[in-house]
Order: sequence, then structure tokens, then C-alpha cells
Amino acid sequence: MEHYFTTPIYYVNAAPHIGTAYTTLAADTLARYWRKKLGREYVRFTTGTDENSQKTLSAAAAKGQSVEEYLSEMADEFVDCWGQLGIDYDDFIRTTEPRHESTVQRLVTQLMENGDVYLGDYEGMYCSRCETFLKESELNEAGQCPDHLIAPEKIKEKNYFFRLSKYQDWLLELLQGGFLKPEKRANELISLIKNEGLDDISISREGAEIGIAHPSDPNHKLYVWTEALMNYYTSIDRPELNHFWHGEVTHLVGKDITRFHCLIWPAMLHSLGLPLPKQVFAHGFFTINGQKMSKSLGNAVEPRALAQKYGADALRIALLSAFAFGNDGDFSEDHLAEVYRTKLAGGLGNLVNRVITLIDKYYNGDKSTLPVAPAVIHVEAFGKHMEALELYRACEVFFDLIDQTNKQLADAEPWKAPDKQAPEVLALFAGQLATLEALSDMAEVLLPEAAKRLKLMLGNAQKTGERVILFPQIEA
RNA sequence: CGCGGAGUAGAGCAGUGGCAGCUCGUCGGGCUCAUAACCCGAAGGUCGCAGGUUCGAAUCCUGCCUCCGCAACCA
Repeated sequence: MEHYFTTPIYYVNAAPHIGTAYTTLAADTLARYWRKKLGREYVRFTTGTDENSQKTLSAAAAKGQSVEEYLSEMADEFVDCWGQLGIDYDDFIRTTEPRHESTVQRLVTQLMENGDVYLGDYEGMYCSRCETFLKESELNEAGQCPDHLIAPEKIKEKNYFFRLSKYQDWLLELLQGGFLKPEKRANELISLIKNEGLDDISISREGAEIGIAHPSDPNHKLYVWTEALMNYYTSIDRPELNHFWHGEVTHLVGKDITRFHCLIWPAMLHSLGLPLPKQVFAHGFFTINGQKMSKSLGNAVEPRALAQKYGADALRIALLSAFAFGNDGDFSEDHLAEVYRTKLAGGLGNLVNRVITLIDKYYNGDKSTLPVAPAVIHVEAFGKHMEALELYRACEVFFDLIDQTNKQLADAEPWKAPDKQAPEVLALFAGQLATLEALSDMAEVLLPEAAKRLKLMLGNAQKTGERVILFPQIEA
């Protein structure tokens, strides 16, 4: 079974920050797990940028650039950041690409042919921040958008609508069936449907300058969410890649955009007769040092700066092990430094160093004399958690194995054994080596850069010569 | 009654019905193969409060209190 992982496509109005990095690192980690298990050809991982926004006009103008220049520059920021974080995606999709336009126009045409799109009059209050129309009942006392505290514009125009309301009952069942995880997030949408019901949604704007042209009405541009969600399909919309849509598709999203991914998107797919994703997983948000990330507070975190100081590996595992995937939590550079110092340098790095040193010393680095060791049971638990998207627990298993192995070595005290060729000493080192192999396999998922060096060290039949330090001490 | 998160050891977090856990930090000890690393032990919590359900509740129900996010950056 193929696996297809996606992150949201990110708005290009700012450089990637630690929050977007979190989603992307999580997706990358899952993709690495499945590639290792199934082979690269059975896994696809897509990320990208959402570039069809009215705001790019003013943003580009403010920088004295053309829209194209502005968008390319911003997209490059993301490509560069993901490169520095070691993100190994299969596709980076930009919604201004021709391939996306063609897929969107084809899918929207099909929606129209299915009778799920109609042209209607719309007079309503449009919040440009929400990028959606608001009901009167949703406005606050001041007549403002309650989320953004700005007065919505009164807009009267012809809009194309998607018949979302038609799929209300179907969506309710879908959500009750576990389409969205964790369950608490699904419950939010279930109560939304039950309490407020679903309205048809506008999918076009009349006379907009930015966006993908409506396939049959040149006066309209397709409205952002409808079009943006289709990027997940665009990426595999080629005959040789289309089978990924028939495998297990997992959309990773932040908890704030579940309604788009779990109401609009599945309804459109259902209308199109396309298979649904296996699941949408909504992760939580985190504060920085207990405070909301904010430029004005000066605590916005640039992932590239952290990766340069501690390495992309450390940033990755510090984020994923900081709190349970799906919960909210806290993150700080202190925490990152702590994980680096205690778990990576003092834990894994030191363990590798001491085991290899001993084997070099006692057996001249010749691992072939050691007996075959039993399998490491942690590997199974690690896989189970990865497959359940329990990244936090997978990290726990990894760290736990390191601790147990250090403990085992300390208990056995092989340096005190008079005969290093005694069966129990040989068995000990065989087991330790098997554990390092298992750890290096897990590291290929959790710590890809370190894993390369570790594999190299373990692969050497003879002495490694100069000692390789996996995680050197970092001066504060 | 705006929406939503959250209150568990000094800090950060797991744990969603079955004897309160993890990591870090702190204190004491050990070891010396190792990156001043590693191992052992200890201190430290009436699981926000009050009711209720249950043989049994951190966990389920009710009410309350407190904190956080919801202009902009923004998962």
C-alpha cells in the first residue's frame, strides 16, 4: 500500500517560522519511516506554497517587485529553509504553477458537471482575513469579525457556490467514523454541523485580479480555499503518480484549519467520485517559553538559526519529543539545548562512543568474532507508534532504548572482566552492537544526518581510527 | 454564558476508570569504558476547587475558580 503525506501549503507572506517547521518536520519524519519500511517508490511527501492571495498584490508593490518576483523570492525562502532542515520532500508545489491551474480547472469543471456548483447572487459581509463570508449572527456587537476584530466589507456580487450543504449528513458520518484525528478535533466539527449546519460556500470571486481563472466564466477567479486544497491532488495528477491517491493519504494540518480539510475538501472529493484520504491529523500549537510566538515580543523563532546552531536533527527531535503530537505544548531554545546536551550528546553520542571504543580495544574493532544477537524488541514498538502517528511516543521509545543500553553496559562492567573472550562478554557486545544497529535504523527516521555518520561507523569492519563524535558539545 | 485550549513533583510534559509516571533540575553516593559523560539512591504531588456516578476517578458527569490563544506575524 502506498503512502502519501502532505503538509498544508504555506502562505508566502512571511518567512517560514518554527510552527510551519513543526508540521513539515513531522511529515518528513513519517515519510522517512515509511520509505524505510516500504521503499522510496511507495511513499510520496508533498509540501509547497499557497500563492493565490489578493494580498500578494500589495505585498509585492510594497517591495517594489512584480508579483512574480515577489512570489518566487518568498517560495525560495521556504525551499531554502526546508533544505537547511533536511526536509526530503518529493514535490514542492506552488499554486501559481500551470499544472495546478489545469488540475483545478478540470476538477471544478467536473464539480459543475455533477451539478454541485451554481451561480448565485451573494450579498454578504466578507472578512478579508478569514477569506470567507460571515453570517450576521457571527459578527460581534460592533459588527466586526469576532476573530479578527475588523469590520467586514459588504460585498454584493455574483458568486459560484459549491453545494456543501448537500453533504452535511454525509460529512457528519465521516467525522464520526474517525476521519479527523485526534478525536477532540473531530468533536469540534461534529458540534459545528449539529449546531449551526453547513451553508453552501462561495468558490469564486468576481473581478478578482489574482487567482485561477474559472474554467468557463472569465469574469471569475476561483476562491482560495477551494483551489488551495486541490494542490494535494495536483501533486499526483499525472498517470504515473495517480496511484498514490488510491493508497493511504494522510493530510497533516494545524488545528486551526480542520474545517477546510475535513468539510470542504472531503465533500468536493466525494462529489468528484475520488477516493477520500485515509485521515486528516491536526496537530496542536505551541507557545515559546510559555508565551505566544510574536514578533512584537521578540520571541519569534527562526528555524534556520536553530538548525545552524544545534543541527537540524536536534531541532527535529526536540520538537517532536517536547509534547504529544496532537496536543498543545511549549517549546524553547532551552529545551532544544537540553535535548541536545542530555539526549543526543550525553545519551546517544556517548553510548556509541563508549561501545565502539571498547570493541576497538578488546577485539581490535573486528565485529565478525561476535555472536549473533537477538532482535531488539524496541523496534516493534517504535514502528507501532510511527504508524499510529504517535511521534512523541516513538521518540520516547528511542530515548528509552538508549538509556537501557547505557544501563546494561554499566551493570555488566565488561572492563572489569578478566577474559574479554568469555562467552558472556562476547554476548554482551553482540547485543550492544545489535542495539546500536537498531538505534541507527530509528535514527534514519528521527535523526537523518546523525544516522548517516552512525551507519558509517557501524559499517566499518575494522577500527574506526580517529574517534567520530556524533554530537559534539556546544558552548552556550 | 463569544470560540477554543489548559490546570498532574521546582520546570516541561505523559497518563482518559484499576496501587500517581517520564524527562530535566536538586541532594547524596558509585563508576572511570565514554563527549566532566554514564550508573545507583533520595527528596519532592491532597492530579485547580466543590459535589456526583462507581467496588474503584487524575481519568466519567455537574457546577465553579484560574491561566492561555483568538488585530498584525501565524501551524
